[in-house]
Amino acid sequence: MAASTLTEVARLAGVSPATASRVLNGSARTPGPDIAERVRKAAESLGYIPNAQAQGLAKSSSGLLGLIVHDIADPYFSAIARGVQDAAREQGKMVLLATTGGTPADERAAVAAFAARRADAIVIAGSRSNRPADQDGNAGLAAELDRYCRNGGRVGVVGHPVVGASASEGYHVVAVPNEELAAELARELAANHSGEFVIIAGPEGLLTSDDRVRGFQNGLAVAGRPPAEVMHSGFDRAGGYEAGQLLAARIKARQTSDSAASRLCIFAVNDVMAIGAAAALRSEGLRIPRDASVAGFDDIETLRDFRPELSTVRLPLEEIGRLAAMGTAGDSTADGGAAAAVTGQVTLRRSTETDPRG
Amino acid sequence: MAASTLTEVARLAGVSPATASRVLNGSARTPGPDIAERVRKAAESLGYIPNAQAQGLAKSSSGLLGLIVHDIADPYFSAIARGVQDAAREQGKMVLLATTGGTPADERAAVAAFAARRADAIVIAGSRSNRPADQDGNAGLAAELDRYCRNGGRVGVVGHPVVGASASEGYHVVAVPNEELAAELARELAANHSGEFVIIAGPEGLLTSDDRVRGFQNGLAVAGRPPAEVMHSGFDRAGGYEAGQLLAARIKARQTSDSAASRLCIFAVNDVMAIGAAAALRSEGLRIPRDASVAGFDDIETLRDFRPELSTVRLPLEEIGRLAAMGTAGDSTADGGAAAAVTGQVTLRRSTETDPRG
DNA sequence: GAGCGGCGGGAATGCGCTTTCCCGATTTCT
DNA sequence: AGAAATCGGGAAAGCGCATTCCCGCCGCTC
Repeated sequence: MAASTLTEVARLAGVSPATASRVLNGSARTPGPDIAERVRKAAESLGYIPNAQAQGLAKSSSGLLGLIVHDIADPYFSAIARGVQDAAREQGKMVLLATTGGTPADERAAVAAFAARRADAIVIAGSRSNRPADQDGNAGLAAELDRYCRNGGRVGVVGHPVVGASASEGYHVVAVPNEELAAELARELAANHSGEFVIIAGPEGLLTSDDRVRGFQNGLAVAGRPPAEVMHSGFDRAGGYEAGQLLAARIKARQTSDSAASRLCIFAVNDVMAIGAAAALRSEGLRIPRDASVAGFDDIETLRDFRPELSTVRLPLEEIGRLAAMGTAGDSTADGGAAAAVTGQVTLRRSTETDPRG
Repeated sequence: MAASTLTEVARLAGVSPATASRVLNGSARTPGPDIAERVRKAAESLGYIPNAQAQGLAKSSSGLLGLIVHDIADPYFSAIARGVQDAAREQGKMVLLATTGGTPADERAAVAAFAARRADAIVIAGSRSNRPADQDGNAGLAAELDRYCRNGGRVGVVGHPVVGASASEGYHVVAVPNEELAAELARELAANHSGEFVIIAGPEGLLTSDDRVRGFQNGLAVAGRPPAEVMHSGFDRAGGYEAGQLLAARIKARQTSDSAASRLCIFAVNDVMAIGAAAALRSEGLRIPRDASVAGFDDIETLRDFRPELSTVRLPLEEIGRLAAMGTAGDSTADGGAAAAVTGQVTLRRSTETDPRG
C-alpha cells in the first residue's frame, strides 16, 4: 500500500498531472484559483505526500545536504552539526549524516554515497590529516571530491582544505585561525607563567593539532620563551589522560627533587584532551592550578561547568557549522575557494591562574 | 556536467543498460565474467556513481533512515545518534537528521519530510509530551506516523510510544525503565540520607520527566519517606540552574535559622539539569555534597569528569539508539509494537556522599 | 537428428514527478 | 475589426534505473 501519487490526485481533481504538479509544488505558473483549490482538496483527502526521490530525479537536485564528521557524539562535532542543521533548515534542505572516525577512506566513501544521493552540497568537518598512512586515502578523497564538484556539487570544509584537492570552484572553506589563536593563548599564558610549557598534541599529521602546536610555539617565541616540549597522543580524552599520567609522574618527581620548581603549564590542543589530562593529574593527587596549569582549546559548552574552569580558546562552533553550510548555497562562483572568516577568543579562567588558592 | 549514467557506461562497454545494471548493482542474474569485467572497467573509467534517487524510485526503497531528535548538540541525543548511526551503517543505510526542539508540530513535519524521501524507517528520540498545549500537535504527529506506517514505513521510538498513536504494525518502542530506575535511585539515596528530598523536574507533561518523578516518589514511599517537593523548570541546564538558585536561597535560610538542619538531597531528572543546579548552588557559595546532595539521571559521558562526581543512573544511550534503529529492520510483524528491553544502573558517586569532606 | 529446456543477453515498460511544447480561448494593440 | 500577444490548461517526453518479458542460442535427451 504505497502512498498516493500525483497522478491519483490529478485524477481525483479532474485535472492533468501537469496541473496538479504546478499547484502542489511551487511552479512559475500558477493555475487558476478554483482549480488550485480543487487540487489542493484532492491532495488533502488522499493524504498526498510528494515523492522527493521522483522530484529529485526530475529536477536533478535533491534538497539534501551531506555532513561528514568524525563522531557525532563528540561535543565538538555535535555543536558544528547543530549549526549545519540550522543552516540547512533555513535553506529548506535536510541533512544526511555520515560519521567516519576521521579515516580518509571512509570519508571518501561518504562523499561517494552523498554523490550517489545527489546531495546538493557536502560539509566536511573534522581535522584533515597529513599522515603518511593517510596519503592514499587523502588522494582518493580529493579525487572523489573533485569529481563531485565537477558534477556541480558544492562542498564546504571546516578548517583546512582537503589535502591535495584542487581548488576548483564549488569549494568553500571556513578557515579557523587555529594558529593565530594558539599563539595568542601562548602569549597570554606566558605573561603570567614563569614556568615551563608542555604541549599535549594529537597524532602528528593531524592538521588542526599541528596548527595549534605551531601557533603556540610561535607565541611562546614571541614572548621570549623556549619552545615547549610536545607530547603526541590521541586526539580525545583518553589521549589527554594518557599524556596527563606521564606528566603527573614528572611533576611529582620535580616537586620532590626541587621544591622551588615553578609550575608546569600544560596546553592540550583541545578541550576534551585537556579534561583528560586534568583528570589524570587529579587521580595522581595533583591539583589544578596549584600544581600545574592546564589550558585547552574549543571551549566546549558542556565542559564549561568543569572545575577548575578551563582556560581555553572559544571557538564559535555552531557559527562555523552555519558558515560552512551557508557557503555552499548561492551561485557557485561567488567565492570559488574563498574562505569565510571566523574568529575565536582566548578565554583565561581558573585552570591557569597563577595565584593558586587551590 | 552531470555525473555519468548507467546508459553511458553500457554504451561504452557495448552492452545494454539492462546488462550493465545487472553487473553493477547486485542482481539475481549475473552476466558472464567477460562481460561483467568489461562493464566494470567502463564504469570505472567513467567514474560512474549510481543515482540512488533513480534506484530508489525504481525499486521504491531509499536506504534512508530518518532520525528525529530535539537537539543534536545535546549530549543525550548525540549519544543516541551515535548508536543509530552505527546501526544504520550496519544495515547499509544512511541517516537523515532532523532536529525539532521537541515540538510535536515540527516532529510531524519531520516525519512528513522523511515520508516524502521514502525513508525506510524513522527513529524518534526525545521525550514525548503530554501537555495540553501539545494536544493538537501530538494528534497530528500520531496521524502522520500512522500514515507512514500504513504505507509500509517502520518506526522506532525511544522511551514512550507516541501519544495517541495506534499501535499498528511497523511500530517498535525501546522502553526505558525510567520509573523503576528512579525508584531504585530514591531507595538507595534514602538509605543514606536522613534529610529532605527535592525534585527538580522538567515541564509538567514531559513524559520522561514525569516518569522519573513518579518513580522517585514511589521509591521514597517504599523507603518510608514523605513525598519530595517537585519544582518544575526547563528540561535543560538553564532550567536546572534556575531551580538551583531557588534552592540555594532556601538552603542558606535554613542553615542560619536551624543550624542542625539536615542536608537537602536534590534529584534533578537529568544530568544537565543536575549540573545546572550544582552550578547555581556553587555560585551561591554552597558546596556539594557538604551543603546538599545532588543526583542526576542519564550518566552523560562528557559530564563524568565533573566534580564532585555526579550520582546518577547510567543509561546505555548508544545502545538505546542502536536498538531503536535495529528494531526497524527485519520483517515487519516480528515484534509489532513490542518493546526492546534496556536496563540502566544506579550509580552513586561523590555528589551524594553523606560523609562530606567537601 | 529433431525437440526441448535453460541460459545469456536485449528491448521495453514503469517508478512519480517536472517541464517543455503545444493548442484553443481570451485579451490587447494598431 | 483583424492580428498578435497572452493565458490557462493538457499531452508527452524525459530524469536514471530496475525488471519483466522475450528471443536466440547452446547443449541436452530420446
